[in-house]
Amino acid sequence: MHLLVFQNKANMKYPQLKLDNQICHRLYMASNGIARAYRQWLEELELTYPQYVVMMALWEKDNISIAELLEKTAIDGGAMTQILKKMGDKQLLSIVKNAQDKRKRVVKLQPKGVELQHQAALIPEQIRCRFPSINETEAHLLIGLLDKINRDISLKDGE
Amino acid sequence: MHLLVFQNKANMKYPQLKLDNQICHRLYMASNGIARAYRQWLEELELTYPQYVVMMALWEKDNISIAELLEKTAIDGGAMTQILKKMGDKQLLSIVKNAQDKRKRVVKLQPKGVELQHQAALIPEQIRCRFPSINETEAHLLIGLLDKINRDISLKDGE
DNA sequence: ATTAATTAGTTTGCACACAAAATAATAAAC
DNA sequence: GTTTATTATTTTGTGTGCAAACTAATTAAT
Repeated sequence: MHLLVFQNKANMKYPQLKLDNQICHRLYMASNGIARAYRQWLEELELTYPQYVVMMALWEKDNISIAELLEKTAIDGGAMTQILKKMGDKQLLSIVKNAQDKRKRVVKLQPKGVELQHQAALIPEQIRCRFPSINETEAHLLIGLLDKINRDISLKDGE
Repeated sequence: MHLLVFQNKANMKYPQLKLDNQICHRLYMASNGIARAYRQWLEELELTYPQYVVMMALWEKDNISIAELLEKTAIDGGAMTQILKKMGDKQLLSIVKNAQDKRKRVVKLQPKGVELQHQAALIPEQIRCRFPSINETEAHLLIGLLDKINRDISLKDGE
């Protein structure tokens, strides 16, 4: 009798539906949680997390088309339009029409956007120290696993 | 000269700002990507991913307070109110006032919600096979790392 | 060359995540 | 016992993710 109760708990009808067995739910919590951690630092720069991702992409490579920005950041196209508009309003960047192909628009950092990099450079270590349980080896391990996840998930869908 | 150009590329001004060095951006892509993968299966059940998480929590333990549901699912409180309202409208669950403490409300599965579990039970393996690159050992490894991340991130903030 | 198909980007409508403020009920302090 | 603080939940306003529909410009097909 006691055993049955025990078994029931560990061995529910559909163990694959237990929250404790879900990788996706863990990713969901981690993604939201880390974005929340960034928020306190990013609000000093008046950036949201996706806006910060756009800035990182541009600091790496300026003067790129919106399509290239979408690919590097994995931000939704519909959202990107509004994000770029807001960042343009803040003078962080400008959006220039391509003369050759008038469908294309090229995103260009403005001085304010370039300067912001110095402040932003202090953020990663602030975030890093929120993860005392993860050593460098584990961090690289995690990166490798997430790259596999992201490669797999972008097939079928994109290939 | 060539070496300098080379170095510049690998060794940019602030390497900590390179997208390729960001764990958070990988989590962001993975979380969005997997939720997108669930979507095609969940739309047959007329559930969104967060609603599915609520259902998993309730299938595991029914008749719990909203507070307990919030803790188990890590869904935002404000969003939960609307999510539960919609799921209540669909007859998946009902929200009952607690007579002892009128602030509390208890969530209770309805027959429709109980039955949905059979269909939902087929989803996890459909999702699992989207990740051929990840073997069982790696899946457990990933779970362990994400648990560390989630434990760390919920300190300072919650503790 | 005109039609048809494709590509680049925007718009729309819905669902969430979030912080902050509001509401209401209970518990604590005095 | 009334004020005060705390707890449980909801509401509000902004930003984003998403699918689908849309617009405009380019390219392909005939």
